[in-house]
Amino acid sequence: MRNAAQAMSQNHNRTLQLRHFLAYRMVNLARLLSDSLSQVYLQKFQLTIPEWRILATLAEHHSLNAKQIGAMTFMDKTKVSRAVSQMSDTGYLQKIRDEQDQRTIHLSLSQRGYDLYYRIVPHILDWETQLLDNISAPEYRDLLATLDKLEQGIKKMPDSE
Amino acid sequence: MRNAAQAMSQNHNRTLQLRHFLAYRMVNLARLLSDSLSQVYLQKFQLTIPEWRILATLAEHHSLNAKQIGAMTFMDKTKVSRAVSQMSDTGYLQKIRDEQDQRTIHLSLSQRGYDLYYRIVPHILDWETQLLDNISAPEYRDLLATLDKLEQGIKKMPDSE
DNA sequence: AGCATTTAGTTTCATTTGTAACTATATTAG
DNA sequence: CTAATATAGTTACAAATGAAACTAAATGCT
Repeated sequence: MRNAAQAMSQNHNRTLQLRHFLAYRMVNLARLLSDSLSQVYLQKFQLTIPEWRILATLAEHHSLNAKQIGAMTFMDKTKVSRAVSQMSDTGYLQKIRDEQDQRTIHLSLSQRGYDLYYRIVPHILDWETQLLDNISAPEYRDLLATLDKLEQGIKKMPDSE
Repeated sequence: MRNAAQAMSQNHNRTLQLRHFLAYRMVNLARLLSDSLSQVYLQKFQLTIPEWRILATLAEHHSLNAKQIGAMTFMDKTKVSRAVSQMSDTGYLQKIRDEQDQRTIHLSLSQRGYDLYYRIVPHILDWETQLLDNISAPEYRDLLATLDKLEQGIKKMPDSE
């Protein structure tokens, strides 16, 4: 038995059981995580999930344009555009047009944006602490490693057949 | 170092790094999985994701009402209602009103529904085989176990503070 | 029995989302 | 140099979604 795929086809004998189907499990869990996190902490800061993603991404990378943010956060460019526009109105970020290329706009957090970020982060970390309390340190390490492999793998899969 | 949470707070020293943040990673990966699976196989069978979930759930459980399906698939009752209605129109399922309780409707797949299901399943399993080819059998086993623990854990977390 | 409450499921309405069209700027090829 | 093409970002439109109101049936309470 070489890999998980072979284990699967033996175990399941080519039948599908939804509750053991990895994609189904991951999607459901991701939804629970996302809902829990956003409902508990983000709602009270009046931030949507796309806005939070942009806030956190800009806090880590200082300055990015909309396209880069989209690529890093797996968000559609219209979603990024709308969230950026909202955050600009609220004063959480600044736009600076590139001198060389007038099409691109460099985005960075304002002081107000950084302040918000640093107010939210402790709540996020507390939430994660609670979550990770359910698994051991090696389990956590292995989990991230496995997620990495799956992410690499899926990106290599054909889009159609 | 007792658990993953303690490991985390040591490693990260109370700063957040999105690319090592579990919820973020899970949500992104789940999206990749969901998109890949639905784009590759479900689109060609003219099924939406909610419809596929209902199809698979009914195939496994024979007969359920809308509320049960919603609970099992983590879908909103309006989403279930609309997908069921669509599938009924397309002839993939039958509705039988309960004799004792006229409010509830027992849903089950028609022959056409089962036929569709059994045509789709091999594609889904092939897709999963490809995916799982990236990890070993023990890795797969551990992953499912860890997902279980996280799922149990998140359900015990407070909704607000 | 009769009225209030709960429950299964549907529909309405407002919000979110993605696709496609669009604007404006930059690059490439002839 | 100019015309065609590509790219960053926005906007318009249509589809998907969820919250809340609603319908109809069942249950609980007095």
